[in-house]
Amino acid sequence: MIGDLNDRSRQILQVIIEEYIATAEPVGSRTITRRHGVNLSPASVRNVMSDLEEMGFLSSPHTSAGRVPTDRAYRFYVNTLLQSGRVTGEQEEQLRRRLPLQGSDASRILRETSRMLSSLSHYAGIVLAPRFTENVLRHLEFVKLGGRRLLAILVTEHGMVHNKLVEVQEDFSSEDLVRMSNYLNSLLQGLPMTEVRRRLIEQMQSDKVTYDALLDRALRLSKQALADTEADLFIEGQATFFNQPEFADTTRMKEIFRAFEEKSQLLELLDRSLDADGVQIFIGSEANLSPGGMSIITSAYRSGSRKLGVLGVIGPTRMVYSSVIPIVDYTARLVGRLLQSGEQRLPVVT
Amino acid sequence: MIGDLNDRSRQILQVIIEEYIATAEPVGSRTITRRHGVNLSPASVRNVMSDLEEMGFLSSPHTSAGRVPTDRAYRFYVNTLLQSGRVTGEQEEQLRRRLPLQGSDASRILRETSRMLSSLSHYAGIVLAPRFTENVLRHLEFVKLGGRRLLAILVTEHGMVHNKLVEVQEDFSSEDLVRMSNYLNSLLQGLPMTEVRRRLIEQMQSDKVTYDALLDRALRLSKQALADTEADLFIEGQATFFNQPEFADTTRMKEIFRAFEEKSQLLELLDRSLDADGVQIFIGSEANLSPGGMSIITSAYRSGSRKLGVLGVIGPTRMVYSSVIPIVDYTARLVGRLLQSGEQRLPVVT
DNA sequence: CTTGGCACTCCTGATTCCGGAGTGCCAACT
DNA sequence: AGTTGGCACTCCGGAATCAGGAGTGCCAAG
Repeated sequence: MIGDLNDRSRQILQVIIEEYIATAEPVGSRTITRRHGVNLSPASVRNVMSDLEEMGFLSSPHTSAGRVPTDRAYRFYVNTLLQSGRVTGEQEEQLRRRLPLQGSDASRILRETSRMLSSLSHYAGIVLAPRFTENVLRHLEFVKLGGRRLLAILVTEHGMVHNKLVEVQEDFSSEDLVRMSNYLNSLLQGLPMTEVRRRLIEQMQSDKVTYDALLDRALRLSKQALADTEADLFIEGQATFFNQPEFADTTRMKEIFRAFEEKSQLLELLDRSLDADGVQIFIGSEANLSPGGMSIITSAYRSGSRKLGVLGVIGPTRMVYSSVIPIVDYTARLVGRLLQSGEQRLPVVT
Repeated sequence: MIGDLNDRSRQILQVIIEEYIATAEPVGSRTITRRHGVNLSPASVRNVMSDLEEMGFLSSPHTSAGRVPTDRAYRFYVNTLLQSGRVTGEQEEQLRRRLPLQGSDASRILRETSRMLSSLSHYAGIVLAPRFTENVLRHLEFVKLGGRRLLAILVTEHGMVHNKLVEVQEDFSSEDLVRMSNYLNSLLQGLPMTEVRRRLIEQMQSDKVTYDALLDRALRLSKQALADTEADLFIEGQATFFNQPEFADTTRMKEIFRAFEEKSQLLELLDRSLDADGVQIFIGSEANLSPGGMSIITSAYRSGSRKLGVLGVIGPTRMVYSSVIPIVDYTARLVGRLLQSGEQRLPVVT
C-alpha cells in the first residue's frame, strides 16, 4: 500500500518534505511548481496533494494553508525517497580532530562526542555511556580515605572508571588493602560484570574464604561496590531547540527541557536501540517522547562485536535527515574505534 | 548616604520589593496601601516612591506603570532590610535524607546537591566540584588497559577520582605497574597537588631515578596525568527559568541557556567567590553575567578550614532572597561536613 | 488527464479603540 | 508642614475590526 505511489506523487511528496524541512512552513501548490524539476500547473499539483492527504502523508493545519508532512511521510521519505549520503570531508576532519583520546578520561571523550554531534548536526547530541554491567572488569581497588571510609574503584575494559564510597567499621591497614586488591583482581579481572557478580557470590561460599576473614570482607565490600550505577547520559546542544520555530512557544520549550532533565524516557528509548544494528530512526510519535514533535536518530557504538553504548541526535521531526543520518553513523563508528582497546595509533608522548 | 532612609521609606521600599518578588509586576501606590501595616493614603505613598526613585532605588518601566526595584534596592534590601532566617525543618529533613554518601561517588553527591538546591529554592542549583589542584593526593595508580594504553587514576582526599588515558610505547608488566604505584604513592601520598607537581620535578633530577629507568618513566607518566582537568560544574533545574515571567521572551531564554552551556562566565564568578567567607550575594549587574537580570547566591563549602568548592543558586534578580540565603548557607555546611574525612556517622553496611 | 478560472476560507499583521491602572500635581485639610 | 482627595493625563494591553495574501476545491474547457 505504501509502495503504490507513482513517480509523480513521490516526487511531489519529496519536494514538500524537503521544502518543509527547510522552511518550517506549510507548503502550497504554487511553491512546488516554482521548484525546478516540476513542470506542472498548481492545479495538477493540488490534485496530487489531495490524494497524498487522503493517504495520510500530508495534513493541512487549516483549510487555506499549505500542507505539512505527517510522521508517516517522513517515514516513507527516509525509507525509500532518501538515498543515504556520506559525511562531508569537513565534518570528518572536525570529528577526527576534536575527539582526542590522549590525556582525557573516557567520559570526557563521550561528552565531547555529544558536543560534536550537536555542532555538526545543529540539533542536540546525545551519548549514552557504556553500560556498566555489560562491561569487562579490568581492575578493582580499594583506597583508604580519611576516617573509616574506603573508596572502591572499578575500571572497565574501555577505561570507564566507577567509584563508590563505602563506610566501614573496622580499620584496614594498607597491607590489608593491597592484599584484598590482589586477591580480588586475580579472582575477577577480565570477567564481564554480570559474571563478576556470580563469581563473588560463589566465592563467598567457598572454604578458602571462611578461614580468612579479610578475604571474606573483601568479597562483601566488592559486592557492595558493584551496586548499579546511574547510567551516564550526555546531552549537549539543548539550546539548538530555540532556533526551531515550531518550538518558539514557551510551554513546549518548557516541556522539552523538563524531559531532558528527567532523562528517563530518553534512557528507555536509547536502551531499546542498543540492541538494534546500524542507524535507528525514530520519527515523531515513534519516539514516544512526552513533548512529541521530535525525532531521534541513534546508532550503537561498538568495540569489535560487543556493543558499548548508543549515541545520536535529537531534534524536531522536521529534521534534515539526509545530513544527520551519515553524521550519526560515522560518529558511532569512530567512537567505537577510539574506545576499542589498542587499535588506534595516537601520537605518543615523551 | 544609603543609611539615610527614614523608617517609613524603608518600610515602603521593603513592601515594594517583596510585592514585586511575589508578583513580578510593577507595584503601584494603591497596592501598597492595601497592605497591612501601611496606613497611608496612596498620595502620600506616591510622594515617598518619587523620592525613592530619585535616590535610585526604584524605576518605572513607563510613565503610568508602577515602580520596580533596582539592583541597588535589592542590595539595600539584603544588606539592611532582610534579617536572615533559618531553613525550615522540612528543608533540613529533605537535605539530610537525600544527600546520601554511602555507596555513591563524590561527584554523584555533588550532582544530587545541585538538584536539592534547585528543588528547595525553585531556582537553578549550581555546584562547583573541589578544585583538583587544591586537593591532597590520596592515591595514584596506573591500570593497564588493552593495547598500549594505561589509565592513570588519581584519588584525592575527599574521594574525588580523576583519570586520564595515556598512550605508551613500551609494554609494562603488571609487576612494573605495581612497582611504579608503590614508588609514586610513597613519594606523593598526602601532598597537596601543587606540592605533588613540585616534588615530581625535583625527583626527576635526583640520582635515584637516573639509575632506574622504570621510576623515571613513572615520574614522567605522572606528570602527564596531572595535566589540569576541566573544572566540574553541576547545574540542575535550569527549567525553573521557564516559570519566571520576566524570561518568558524566547530570545532571553535562549541567551540564558547558551550561557549555561558555555559555563565559562559562571566558572569565573564561582572561582572568585571561592575566596570569600560565608554566603555571597551577587545581584543583577553585580554578577556580570551575559544575559543580565539574574542573581547568584553562593557559599564555599569546606572541610575544616580548607575550602573545597562553591555551591549556590542562580535565579532571576527578583529572587526570594529570604529563603534562598539560608538554604545555600545550610547546604554548604552540610556538604562540607559530608565530604570531610571521617567525621560523619553513617549507617554501616554489613 | 491537465489546466486556467473563480469563489471561498482563513490566517496574519496593522490599525483602532477603550478601559484600567497608575502617576504627578495641586489645593484643601489637619 | 505633612497628608490627603481630586483630577487630568499617560500609557499599556486586550478586543475588535479590517484588508491583503496565500491557499484550496471545484468546474468546465482544452
